[in-house]
Amino acid sequence: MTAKAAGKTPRVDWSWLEAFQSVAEHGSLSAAARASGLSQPTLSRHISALEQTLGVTLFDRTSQGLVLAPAGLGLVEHANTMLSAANRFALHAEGQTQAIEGSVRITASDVVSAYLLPTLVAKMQTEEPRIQVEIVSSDRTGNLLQREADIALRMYQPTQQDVIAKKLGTLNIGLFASKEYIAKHGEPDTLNDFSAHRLVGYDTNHQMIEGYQHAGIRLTQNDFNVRCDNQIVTWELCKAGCGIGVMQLCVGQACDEVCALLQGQTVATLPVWLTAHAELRTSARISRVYEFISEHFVVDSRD
Amino acid sequence: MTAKAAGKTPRVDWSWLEAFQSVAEHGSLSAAARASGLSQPTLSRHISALEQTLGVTLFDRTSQGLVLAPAGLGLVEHANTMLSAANRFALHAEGQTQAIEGSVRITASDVVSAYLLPTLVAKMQTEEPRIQVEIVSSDRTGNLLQREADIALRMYQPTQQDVIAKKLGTLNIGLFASKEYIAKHGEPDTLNDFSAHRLVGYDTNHQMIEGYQHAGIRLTQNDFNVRCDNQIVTWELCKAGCGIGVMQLCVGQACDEVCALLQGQTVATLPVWLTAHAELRTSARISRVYEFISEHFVVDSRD
DNA sequence: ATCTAGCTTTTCATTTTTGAATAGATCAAA
DNA sequence: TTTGATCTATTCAAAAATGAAAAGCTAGAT
Repeated sequence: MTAKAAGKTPRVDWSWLEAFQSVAEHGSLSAAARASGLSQPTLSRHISALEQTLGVTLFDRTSQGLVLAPAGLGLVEHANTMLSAANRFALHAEGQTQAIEGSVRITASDVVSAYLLPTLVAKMQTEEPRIQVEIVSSDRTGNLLQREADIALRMYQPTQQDVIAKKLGTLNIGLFASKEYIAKHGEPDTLNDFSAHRLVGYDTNHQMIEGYQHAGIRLTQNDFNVRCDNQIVTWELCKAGCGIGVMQLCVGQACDEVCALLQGQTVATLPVWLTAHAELRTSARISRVYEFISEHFVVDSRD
Repeated sequence: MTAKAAGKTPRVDWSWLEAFQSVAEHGSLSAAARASGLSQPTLSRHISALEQTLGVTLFDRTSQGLVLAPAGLGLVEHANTMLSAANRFALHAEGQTQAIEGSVRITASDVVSAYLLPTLVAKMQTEEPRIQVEIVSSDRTGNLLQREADIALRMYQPTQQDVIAKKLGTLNIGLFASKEYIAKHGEPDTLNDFSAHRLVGYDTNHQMIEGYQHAGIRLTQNDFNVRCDNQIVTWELCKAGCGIGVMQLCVGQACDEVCALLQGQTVATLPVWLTAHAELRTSARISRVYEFISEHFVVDSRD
């Protein structure tokens, strides 16, 4: 008894194609399951159903996942086309929402999320109590298209197409050390003095190193005594006296435990971009949040 | 309690989008249900789920169906893109099938299906017993893309893109009348004599009228005494002595009850095109059937 | 005014699908 | 070799989706 009996061609459920796309992209049933919110057995069955219906082996099963079989190779292109269209569908639909209530997701860097957004969100809550805000704190480049967030605050000019973007201004970066640290190690007077000091910085994010370089300070990963890929933890380390750290001036200057070095000189600037998907501009509540952030986000200089 | 609660955005199931596309295209749940093989309630719920998840009214419910609401209007484009991609997916997948067994659907006109294909199919069955053949007898332009058939025999050059096509030759059309009719009414000698005779022909298909005109016979719908939109019934009417009818010469001449008029003169020719979707050429069994028809289909002249 | 035809939605018993848990398999590292 | 991590496929009880039938609704015809 063969899988594909004679007679009517069974229906191909689009859910199966969704499963195919996801598994093809993530490389395993488990990974796809984690990403899609379905369970691994479910995806397994969807793939099986698709294979049986089409009478083709789509994936080769290995012990570390499912890899596309020759027959499936040419199909991924069409599945991706479907995914893209589905994304556009969802975006366009979201844009149609006229309800002012509901939640809006904002993504921003850890520091912005922790030190700049809270007061802004609090202010917004009083003006727009029906809008719920969800902050996706992440330094990685969240893909707006994949709807990780509705609105993104970025420290660089967005390259993605289909997004609208607006430069809110720039944030000035300064150097800080805790009072305790300065009392013990003294304060560097010029940029060249830094090599004798302890630095606290990032593990992974190279942007900051480039920032230092731009300010005339040549550094490598090794010049950082304590490294951590979480910017907030880094800042707390700095406050605790572990060394010299970088921070947005407006944040650092509001902090009692630390002093700005070099007389609060700006050693680097970061542009601040507000971005959202173009389709979303017609959504009442997202548009409202967009405008609100645009007006109330505090930057060192608007331009 | 609003439908869309705060927190996580619920997943949009691609099945819902499939339902959306189908309902948007067919104009009602019932029609979409008939077309898709699902039931009305199921589609109704899919649409509802989609609307609830998106928080948008996609359709306005009327007593004669669902019409796209303003918010849904812009979405149909993306849904259609998905459908198109899904169709391509299925076609490409079908092309990957290397199994020689399975069924192949051939669509052709009523006459070709009834009088020309049977012997051909019988011959093919002896050579390829594992291939099951399904004949979709229909005069309307079956859309290959929608998989009404895998292979189509057409009486005109196909315009659809993405199909491969091959002209098999031409079929000559002649005029026939039953012996009984001729005994009673005599046989017309020239083309101009026809106005005094009874004609049997189509109700809807204007192609035939144009065919007559091309042969120098000017006719209108009213010149046909007996009309029927089924070509086979028309031919049976002709054989029963109701009047003069048209038929492929090779078919009419094999028929004892009738005589060819005008000494078997060809009054029109029809091209015969064999077509299939390009993706399907790589499917072993469809390719086999394609070649078989190409070699064995009997036409009056190959060119 | 009533009736009919066609549509959607609701109800409810049934079937199907789902996911947690489990078993089995493979690879990498200790 | 053994252990541990990571994968897929299977099992089975629970949850969800499904379709037949019924109810409700509207437009158009009688």
